[in-house]
Amino acid sequence: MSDNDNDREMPSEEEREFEENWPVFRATVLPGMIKAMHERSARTNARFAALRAARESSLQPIEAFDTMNVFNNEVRRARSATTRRPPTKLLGKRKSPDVDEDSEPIDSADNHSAAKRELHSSPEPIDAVGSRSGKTATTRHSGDKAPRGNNSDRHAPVAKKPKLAIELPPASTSRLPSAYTDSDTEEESSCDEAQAREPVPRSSSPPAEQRSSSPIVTASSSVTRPPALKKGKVAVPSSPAEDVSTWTPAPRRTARKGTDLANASTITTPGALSSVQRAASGDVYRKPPPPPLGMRPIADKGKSKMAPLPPPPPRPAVKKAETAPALTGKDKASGSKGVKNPPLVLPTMKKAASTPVASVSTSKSASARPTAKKAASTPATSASTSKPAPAAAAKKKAPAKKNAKEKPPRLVPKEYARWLIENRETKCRKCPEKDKHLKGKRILFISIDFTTATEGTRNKMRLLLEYGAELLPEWNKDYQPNVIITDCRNANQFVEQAGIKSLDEIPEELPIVTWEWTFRTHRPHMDFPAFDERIPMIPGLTKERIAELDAKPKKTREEIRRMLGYDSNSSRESSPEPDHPPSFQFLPKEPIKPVAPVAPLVPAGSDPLAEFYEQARTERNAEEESPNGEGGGSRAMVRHGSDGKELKGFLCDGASKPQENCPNQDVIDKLVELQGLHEAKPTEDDKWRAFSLSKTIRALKEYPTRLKSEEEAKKIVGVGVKTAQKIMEVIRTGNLRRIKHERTEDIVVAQLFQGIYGVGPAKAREWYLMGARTLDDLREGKFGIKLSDAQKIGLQYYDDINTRMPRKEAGEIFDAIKRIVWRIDSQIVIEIMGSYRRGKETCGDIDVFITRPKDDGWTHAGILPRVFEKLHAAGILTEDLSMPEDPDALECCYRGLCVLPGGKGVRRRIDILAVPWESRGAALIYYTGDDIFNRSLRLKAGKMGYSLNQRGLFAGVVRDADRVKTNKGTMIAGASEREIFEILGVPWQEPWQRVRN
DNA sequence: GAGCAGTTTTA
DNA sequence: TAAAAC
DNA sequence: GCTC
Ligand SMILES: O=c1ccn([C@H]2C[C@H](O)[C@@H](COP(=O)(O)OP(=O)(O)OP(=O)(O)O)O2)c(=O)[nH]1
Ligand SMILES: [Mg+2]
Repeated sequence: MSDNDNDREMPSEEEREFEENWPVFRATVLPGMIKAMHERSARTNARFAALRAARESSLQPIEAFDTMNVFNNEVRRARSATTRRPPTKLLGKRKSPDVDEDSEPIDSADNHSAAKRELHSSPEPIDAVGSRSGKTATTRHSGDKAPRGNNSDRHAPVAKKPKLAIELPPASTSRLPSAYTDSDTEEESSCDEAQAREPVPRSSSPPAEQRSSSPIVTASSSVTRPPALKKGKVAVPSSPAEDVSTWTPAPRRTARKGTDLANASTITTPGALSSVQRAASGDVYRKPPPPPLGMRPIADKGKSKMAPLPPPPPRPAVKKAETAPALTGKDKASGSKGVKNPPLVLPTMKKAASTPVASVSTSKSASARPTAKKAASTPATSASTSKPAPAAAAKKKAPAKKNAKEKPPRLVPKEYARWLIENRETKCRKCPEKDKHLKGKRILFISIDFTTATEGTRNKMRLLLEYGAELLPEWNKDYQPNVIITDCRNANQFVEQAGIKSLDEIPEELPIVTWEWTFRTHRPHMDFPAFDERIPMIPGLTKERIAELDAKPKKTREEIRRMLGYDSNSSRESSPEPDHPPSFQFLPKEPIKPVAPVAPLVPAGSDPLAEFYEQARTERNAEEESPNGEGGGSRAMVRHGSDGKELKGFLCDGASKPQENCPNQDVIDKLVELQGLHEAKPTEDDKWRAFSLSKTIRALKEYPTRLKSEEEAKKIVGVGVKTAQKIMEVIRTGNLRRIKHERTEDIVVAQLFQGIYGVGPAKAREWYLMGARTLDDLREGKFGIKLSDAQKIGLQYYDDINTRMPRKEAGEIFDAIKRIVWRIDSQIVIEIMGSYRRGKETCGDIDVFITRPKDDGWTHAGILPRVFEKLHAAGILTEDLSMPEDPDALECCYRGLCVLPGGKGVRRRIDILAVPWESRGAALIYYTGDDIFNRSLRLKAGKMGYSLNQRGLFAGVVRDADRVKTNKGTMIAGASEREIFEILGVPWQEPWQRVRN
């Protein structure tokens, strides 16, 4: 960090005004916050240890891909080329007309080719205005050179997902944050806002090892993408120097338009850029630089994309809102009222001030902000780091002079601190008592200065004193500091600068935060940890919670989670919080376990208890189970449809049970094969035939005995005459002639093409008719075939995308994401959903759910762009497939590819869904799935006269003849999963009991 | 013969 | 608006 | 392709 931070004026008018509104907060909450931080730190460390220990034990996924369909071979053959992944990945190329470059991946071994290809890519027009148009950038990881395997072992993605033979509840898999190990990843990327704001060198040089260790984190990646890119586009390398394989902090490659690119190249230096440079340059590209703060006050939610407003009480007028942002960061102050205290004006401040006069504007303030940021950061760069104080001072502009009337003595930081303390009467500006929000705090500031205290350091120390803190010159536990503020961004650097032997010398409960902390005490949920080793991991710590914690300091982390409404499973009675409806529950930290008998972890057919299970199942079927035929059952249920008819037998009505052996497995296999063929066909009719078959397949999986006749089969709900005949044909002959009839070349090819993300039956058919038969045909652009951006990526990572990942990996990637998100806002509620939440041992993708309680006056609106930026910078997100239409909206969804930090670089699909707090329950239901369960639930809701979607349960929805909504209806539930289940008369089911597929 | 879930993003 | 995806 |  550098001067920019410090360069801060005394509070502007707005700030003052704001501060006055919150005197209580300062006086009461801050202390609690510090205390809480202490506690959290301690707990966190313990937890890390536990996590590490637990890491080893993870279950091996037992997944049996069933039927190697006949197509697999063909498919495999056809796409053989695809598999190899270029050592360095380059992602899609953007709109480059020359489609051919795609071929690149083929030469797996050749890094250069990849690099070359990158060069080819042509720049794309950017749309300056909106982030909307941004293009996707891609990043690569330097690390993964190894061409991973080949397809041989993989399954053809043929029709959709390969099915598992067994879906079992996770045994003892534990999800742990693997990432903890290396600071690297986050180090680089995890900088929280502080860093974003101050592109200063986090360290003059990140420890070399860091780089090497985590390739993904490379600087290149961090710089690479402009924040608000749009999707699908691929990164475009700009110059040979960019060859990613070498770890150069690549010049930023962005998908951005030509102009940007041009700038980029000029700006960046091929060689090793200092982190400062990288950061700074990054800002250059930022079209609309992300707002300093991620959140927006609820009030503004609608329009002003501005920044955050101070919480609750005074509902600031629009205007105020704008100024607010400034508050958050130093920049703000400058922007709005830079003029204020001439005497204190710091250099940085100035710049900021100059910037956006516009800051005052309303809704558009967003734009202003970025500018401001940029201004601030850029300059900072120059002044920042190492330069000896004098030099720095010299550089400073006028303001500096002003302040530094007399040059401050050249002293090492701690000596300067002593000197400043002694001369505070003359060197420090008088600050109104009310502004001394650091009063009573003993603060130690550890700079990154190599020699004498730089101007930045001097200013920070001075400000600490001005704000009432008791400045401590050096580390000495006897001084009993309350908090340590540092510009260091990794433990090693900190240890060195603090003159200690190891971080262990600092009590775990003593917070080590960034400078940002100083001016953001009005945002209690922000922790501002300086580096990973001391990251508090407890989200949702609000003022109220802090108070509770103070009352009962001994709470364990788990207890706290529970209090916060994160309670794991069914037993969540403990959280009566109004905002946390009883049914609002998130994932258990521990792997989900099936209630009853744990599914056998042995391959189907070898379970010694199979008979027992079967018996049990049969009994259940007979006694308490209604024929879940989806509305057609005969059992008497209490629920009635909107028309008064009884409703029953919905698939969603009963909890699923662990899958066992099926007496009719051979039949199932054939029907599944036929289903896949129908799904690949383009007509609606085929779609519904497939749908119908899925019902039969599901029923057969549950059917306890070997079917003996068409009549018997027909008794199954969903099985009609035709299907019954098919069933018996398989049973009698072992074959299903219809399959051969359907399995024509066009369909097989369509299945192959549909394995490409973004390609469905229609597009596959279209391409087939155009003459394409193999993936290579598509790669080469034969027959004039054009792929969309997402399809290009889908084709490039064909195998990766069609391969399910181990549950453990999904958990690790998610943990890495979670940590980054919590740094942006620790109040964010983030969970991993989909098949992971249902306990599956393998996951087709990672489904991330994000929301945020608004009880503190803030929402998560606006943070997604920042989240994407950070995740890209961290090397986790690698390609974007589709971006939210309005990233600043409370509800939006993102789709892309990601990799496990430090992993092999295998691309994984990831979806991120953000929803408003009030919709969390409905969104949890939706995102937990499975899809069939959802459809069933929605079907039932519809039959009852309601409409269920990811936002809530609605009554009074009116649709016209074409089923188009005429009236939105009224939301009658949405915040609680349980409430929705209750209203629909569906017994509560844990995530793992919602498996219908 | 109508309905089979309901929605978002892309082109 | 249709296609694809969740 | 099945159900109402
Ligand atoms: O057509 C669909 C597809 C998905 N979903 C919901 C349920 C599903 O659980 C969730 C996530 O979708 P995804 O495609 O990721 O499915 P999954 O259940 O997570 O399985 P997988 O392991 O294949 O990702 O979205 C639906 O409601 N309808
Ligand atoms: Mg999923």
